[in-house]
Amino acid sequence: MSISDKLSPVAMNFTLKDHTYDVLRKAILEMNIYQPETDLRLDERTLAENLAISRTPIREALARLAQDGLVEIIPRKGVFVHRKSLEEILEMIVIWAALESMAARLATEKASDDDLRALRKFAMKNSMDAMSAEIEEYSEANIKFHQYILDLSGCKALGKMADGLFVHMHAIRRRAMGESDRVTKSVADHMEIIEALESRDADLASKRVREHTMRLHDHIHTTWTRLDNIDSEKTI
Amino acid sequence: MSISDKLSPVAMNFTLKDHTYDVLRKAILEMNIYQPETDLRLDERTLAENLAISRTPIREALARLAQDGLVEIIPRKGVFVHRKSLEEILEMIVIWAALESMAARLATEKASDDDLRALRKFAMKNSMDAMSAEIEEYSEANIKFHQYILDLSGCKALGKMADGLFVHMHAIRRRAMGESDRVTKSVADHMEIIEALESRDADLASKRVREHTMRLHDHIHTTWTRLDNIDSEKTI
DNA sequence: TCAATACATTTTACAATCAAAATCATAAAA
DNA sequence: TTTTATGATTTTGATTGTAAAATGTATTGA
Repeated sequence: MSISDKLSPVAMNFTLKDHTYDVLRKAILEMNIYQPETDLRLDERTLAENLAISRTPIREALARLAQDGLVEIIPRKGVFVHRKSLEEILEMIVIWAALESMAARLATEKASDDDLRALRKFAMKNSMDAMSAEIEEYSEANIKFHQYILDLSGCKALGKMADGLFVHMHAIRRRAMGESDRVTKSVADHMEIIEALESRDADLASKRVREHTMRLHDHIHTTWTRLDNIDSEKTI
Repeated sequence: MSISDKLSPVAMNFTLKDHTYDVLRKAILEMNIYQPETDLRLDERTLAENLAISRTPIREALARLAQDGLVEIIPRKGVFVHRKSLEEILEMIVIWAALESMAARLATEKASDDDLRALRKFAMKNSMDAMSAEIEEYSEANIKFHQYILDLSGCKALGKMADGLFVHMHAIRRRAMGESDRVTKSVADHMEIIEALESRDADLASKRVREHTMRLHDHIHTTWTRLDNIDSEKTI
């Protein structure tokens, strides 16, 4: 046992570019985008000063963020965090429904009995929490449940792609939630989904998952258009 | 009618960054990635010389390409075009199936009768071509058909996400195709899909689309594992 | 007082340079 | 002859600087 064994492989895959990407990504998700008075502007020079690095790695990180739709970079104007329109949000939920519906279908084949038992246990625990805890907490657990199903599909890309969607959901949560009746309904839905998975009924499982998520879609659609304090016409 | 009407808004949204992104993207898609002796290395200095620009816009373009999985950039090693493993390809097709299946479902509601008539006309024309033309040509038309359905869903994000997948399909086509019996079967499938759409049967349409695409999935799965001249174990 | 033009400031897009790390080759020692 | 170590070369990562474009301001003229 020489000293070299103690020395970790030294994470030299670290780059400022990747680091700033993670930092900015997290920062954007944490800020409340939909508050009207929030400053959407990202000044690369200010960021460079705050992170105490040069502007180049920041530019590369911003390019990546723009690629997955978190920020919008307008040539010779600057980069702004992209405030999603209602239409975009609804479309994302549709895609989410499509992906998870397929995941549920696959899960009826791929998931072991133990997996499903673990899922049920997980859902039970969270449903208990949901009754007492606040909405915010519930929503977090809700996402976890769906990610669980995605994992059970055995299709890693499916989960990865859904994660890219869930990232955007984080900011939306703050606006979407507020009705407590949806919590209990959601818990019931989850149980029905689990039952369908356990009975290995691919069509039923995929149907229930799809309809569950599409209910969220319709809920947001009606709620937000009713309150319509959102700028849907903010396109270019 | 003054002269200012003649003057176009002057496309000053042009940036070297975006341009090189398009150029590199196209170049990668055109090269035959899966030929073993092809050079996967992208030297940013060489690229800078060839395009007669500096390295900075190239680096930003490469960062974007890495983000949508076309290239892989290894810190302090360089950037390489990403040769997809069989597993990754199969998973992409699963996602494709999920997305288009949902699109078909939505299309049964959103698409007008005229839309469906146009789709049928489009498919008929292409099926005729497919009989005589070579496989490559058919495959192009095949993708078009599927994109048509995605469009009919009215969900733009659905189409956009599928496009991101189809990009990867381009390179795969060269390997996947070769059996002419799949062409005729595919044409029959398309007709059945159109019939389901025309009868406004959401469940049936989505089912037929899903099964059609998953047949491609299974086909590639069996064919490629049989020939297994692919490095599935190429995961770090 | 209002409008238009010229000027100044700010900020992005790009380039050129510097520094560090990895690979390759050569030479020396066992 | 083989293996190891040291140096040279190559290539990426990051900093800094420069130029162009857009925005804001002020001044001048009607």
